[in-house]
Amino acid sequence: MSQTLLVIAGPTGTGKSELALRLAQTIGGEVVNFDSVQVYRGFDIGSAKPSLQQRSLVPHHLFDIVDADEEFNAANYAHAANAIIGAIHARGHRAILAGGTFFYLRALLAGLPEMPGRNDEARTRIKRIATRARGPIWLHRWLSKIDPQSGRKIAPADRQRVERALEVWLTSGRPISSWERPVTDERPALKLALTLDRQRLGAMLDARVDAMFRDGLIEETRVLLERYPATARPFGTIGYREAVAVVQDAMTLADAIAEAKRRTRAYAKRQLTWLRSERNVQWLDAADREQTFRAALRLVEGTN
RNA sequence: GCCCAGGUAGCUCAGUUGGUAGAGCAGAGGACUGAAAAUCCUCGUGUCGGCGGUUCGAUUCCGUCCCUGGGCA
Repeated sequence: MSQTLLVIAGPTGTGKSELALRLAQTIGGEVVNFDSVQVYRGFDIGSAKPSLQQRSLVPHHLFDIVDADEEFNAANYAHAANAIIGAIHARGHRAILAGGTFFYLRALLAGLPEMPGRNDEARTRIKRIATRARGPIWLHRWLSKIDPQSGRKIAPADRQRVERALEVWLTSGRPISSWERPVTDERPALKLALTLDRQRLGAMLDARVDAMFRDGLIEETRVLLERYPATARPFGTIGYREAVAVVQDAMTLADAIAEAKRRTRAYAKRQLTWLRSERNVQWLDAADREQTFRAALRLVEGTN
């Protein structure tokens, strides 16, 4: 049985979930999600999560595995995904990874360095400084001093990376740049990337955002806000951030839709940038679902 | 018809006490070491509404015309 992972990638809205499902049905596979929002319970409409009905057709994994107020990150993802993939292979099935969070994919395929993980104590300490007037600049100077290489590489305004680098320093006493990526090669995978020309992609994404609001994104968000604090991470993602603003009366519906469209387009662009630098990617045009499926199937059968 | 306020980058606007102009957004490219749908980096010549006038020099001052809002008739 083939242990080569099958990866369905591509920018948002190109039909990854659907293709993964069809492939799984025809080759006896199981779908494994690598989308950072679809892992959250209840965040369905705004994350374009496959429906329960679709997920009942073939085993789907790593959907609905965390609550909005729980901590979950790339390392957690990689651990969970490795376990699931092991089980799928043990069953003699093919694992089909589908999603758009390429950082999670990388954590899974190439692994993360063995450095310390998240540390709330260090974060609180750093945050306290960050909120001061010249705090962020001060933090970047600090980083440059203890780790010149990272100081050069990380922009002062990139607070998330500056703070994480300092967190690693505080908890390990070693600069983050001294932790090297595992030298082991990336896990073998057949990576298929769906793509559309920009014009079509843009139009598709706009239509999809309209549909999400039409299908009840605001209502879904209102219910979720009764259960989780508005500061919970997934409320900051595309669509949900805008829906929260509408629920809180801080934004009009029309502005929210326009903003969600804007951020969706920017997101798709970032995904394409990431994919271009990814190794061994087979690009497939996603304009015609039937043709895309057949082309994908041919490639998949070629690797068995 | 009269009175105001405007007409500057694809969009929203800032600005030049007269020396041909700059932000945000959009768009393009890029980064990505436990927040990643996040966070961040790079890229800005456009008859400064038209035509005249004053001036060494006008997008900036003056005149006039056109257009868009709002008000009065």
